[in-house]
Amino acid sequence: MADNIPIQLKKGVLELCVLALLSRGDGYAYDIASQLAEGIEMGEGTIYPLMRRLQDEGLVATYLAESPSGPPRKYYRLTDTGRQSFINQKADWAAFSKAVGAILGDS
Amino acid sequence: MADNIPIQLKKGVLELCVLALLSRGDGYAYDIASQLAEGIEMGEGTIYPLMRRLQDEGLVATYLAESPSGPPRKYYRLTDTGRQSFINQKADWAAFSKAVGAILGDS
DNA sequence: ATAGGTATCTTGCGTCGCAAGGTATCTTGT
DNA sequence: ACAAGATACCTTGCGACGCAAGATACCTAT
Repeated sequence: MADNIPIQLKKGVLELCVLALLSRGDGYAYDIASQLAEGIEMGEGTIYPLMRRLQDEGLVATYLAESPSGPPRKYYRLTDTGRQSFINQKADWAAFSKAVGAILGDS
Repeated sequence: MADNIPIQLKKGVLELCVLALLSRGDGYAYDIASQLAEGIEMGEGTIYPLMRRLQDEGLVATYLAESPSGPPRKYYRLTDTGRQSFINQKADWAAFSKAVGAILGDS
């Protein structure tokens, strides 16, 4: 089964989505939030603590870059640890999603 | 889209699962928790506040019944409101799950 | 100058899941 | 008869998280 990780899952879906976006290329918080907001409701006040947490956990590294229009952006890049965590969390999501589907039944 | 409900979703997966089980027949908290624990990690201390909340929201009604072995059980039954809420939440889950799947991409 | 979009971050709030502990009932082993 | 353990209920304290709202700052356009 999925060991003891599912606890993280419920609160980790957003984290998973962020990792997914970063796995396709570096990004900055404001843009990530905008992209996610299209598919999932997510407040702007949510992304910054999240990114901070990812950084503290060593899943992402940051670098600053100028913006063509606006203040400088803080870009986030997946670390190797982050990439591995993404793979794990993706598997966890699949298992969790499947389990919920099973509980909901066919119908 | 899924309106403004997705906020509830992230914290509402357990609620959804409980409603799903009750939609297939009345049940009591201890048993519900046991069933859910098989597919999803869930502590016993979680189910009782949840059931209380469902009752306060009018989604379930309760009645007592003796147990063949142990103390009397408090059974929960879905109300019409509860059944409707179940349908809505199920749709929300489907949308949410699909959105996450889309973000994760094919791979 | 002023307004508005871009971009960052912080604070305060409410909710939730969880571990741990408490109580009561019934059955089973000794 | 008595202790142990399963069944079944519930409460408390804790920590984490998402969110709304606000503060700050930069740049562009009017």
